[in-house]
Amino acid sequence: MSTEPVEILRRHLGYPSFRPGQEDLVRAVLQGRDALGILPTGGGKSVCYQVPALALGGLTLVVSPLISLMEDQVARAGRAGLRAAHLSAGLASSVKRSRLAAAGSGRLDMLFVAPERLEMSSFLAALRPADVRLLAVDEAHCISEWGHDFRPSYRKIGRLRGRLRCPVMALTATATPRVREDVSTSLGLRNPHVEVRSFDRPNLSWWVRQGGSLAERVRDIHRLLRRVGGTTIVYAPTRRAVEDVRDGLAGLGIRVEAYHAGLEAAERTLVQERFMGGACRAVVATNAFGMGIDKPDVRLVVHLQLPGTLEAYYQEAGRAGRDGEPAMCVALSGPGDGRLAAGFVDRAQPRAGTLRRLLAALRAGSAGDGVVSTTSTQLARALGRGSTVQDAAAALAALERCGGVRLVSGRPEEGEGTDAPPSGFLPVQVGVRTRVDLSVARHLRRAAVAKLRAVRRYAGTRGCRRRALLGYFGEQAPRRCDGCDRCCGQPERKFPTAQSLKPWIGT
DNA sequence: CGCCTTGTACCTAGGTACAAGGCGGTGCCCTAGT
Repeated sequence: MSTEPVEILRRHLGYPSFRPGQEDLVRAVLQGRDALGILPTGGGKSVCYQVPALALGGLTLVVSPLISLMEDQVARAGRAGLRAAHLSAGLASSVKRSRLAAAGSGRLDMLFVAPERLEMSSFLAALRPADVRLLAVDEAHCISEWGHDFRPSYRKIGRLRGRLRCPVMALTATATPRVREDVSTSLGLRNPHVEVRSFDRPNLSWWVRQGGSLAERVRDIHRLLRRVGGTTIVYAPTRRAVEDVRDGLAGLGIRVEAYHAGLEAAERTLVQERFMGGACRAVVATNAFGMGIDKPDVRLVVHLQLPGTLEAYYQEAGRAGRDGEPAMCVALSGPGDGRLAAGFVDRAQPRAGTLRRLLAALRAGSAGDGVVSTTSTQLARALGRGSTVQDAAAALAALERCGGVRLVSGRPEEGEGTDAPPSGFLPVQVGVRTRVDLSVARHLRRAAVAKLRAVRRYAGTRGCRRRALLGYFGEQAPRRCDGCDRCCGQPERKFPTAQSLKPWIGT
């Protein structure tokens, strides 16, 4: 078999040629180099590891954030003639065992796993006999976005480097220069080949409108839905807001589906299937309606308010117009922008003062060996008035990131959401260092606050919206475009009319 | 950060008024004992 990448691409994947950036990324890992690819939506990221998987032989290990994504990728790889499988918690243990055995004995070309699995010693042991020739990290922005708090396993993927001795390829669609740097450092990439393609989506038109009360915003959305045909996604910040908007639109005579992580799995699947199949006009959703939602003909994405980061906004709004046809992204803006995110920043990235208080309390309670036995309730009390066990757990995690403490046993409750309210009594044993450098925590907090400010800047910009967005991702753009409310000279309260929408919604 | 629920005080026995503080958004992981 020819190992010429383009031959593999044609013969196995059925594409006539590579898209921009793909071939250089593939060649880099074939030469044993690390690679970092920032390819826009629809830029064909899976090709970037499918071709090496075919060319390199052995096993390609792919880290993916969601089981649904793994399943999609396994199906795609299968169509390309690759022997691919995924491992996840829901599988029967016999299935897991046999897939691991297949991976270990060369009967599998690709194995998809969540980053959490890489921390399981049983998994690593089972993987030892495997001939891993490529480690691919899909949706690598998760390392920055989730790794610092929500899914810490993301920041431990880099540890696999030493064990595997194979090139690492990281891929994502959205990353600012800072996030690229963070991903690269966290994974321990060595002199990687970096491929950054343009972020611009010329077929998307960007609007920010001044939003009023919830009822007014629902009326605005209603108006937009009536003016713009095709499928719509409405993003709302909370589950409650999702249902309020759904009910509000129903009251105005438009039936739409609601989607958030508080719904039963079966319900979520149903809504997603109806959406994908074109059976519903619009879905109102939280950010749970996210990665893996890839419907080509979404014509409109509306935000009830701007989310906490422009990365999130660009990703969510970017689900419009994947078919390349004109589509609109409208954000209703106001004082509520990013408020939810601001609250989470305060908890997940505490102030240095808070961390010092916690550290002092831990030191006071520590025995000679520097180990403290405590509970999250006690820690919350030590943080002072108004602090919850969730705050305490988050602050402890932040200290852990600074290397100031080490969890010896137990893990404070982090609030499992609806089904299991935290008891706060789970005992934890914490090893406390004598000298602690809080600069990591300071840095993370500053970065998070800067992201919030960037959202406000975007909302208030007097210049071209497209330029502002692209600039945020480190890309130059002309001063003006033909596809945003600023460049079209639309006053803030005026909504896109049928006339102004014409070039964007076609006929 | 700020909404919304809960708790306490109030002056009169069930409303109102206000203060405190919990909570909000994403998903992996198969424990241990039914």
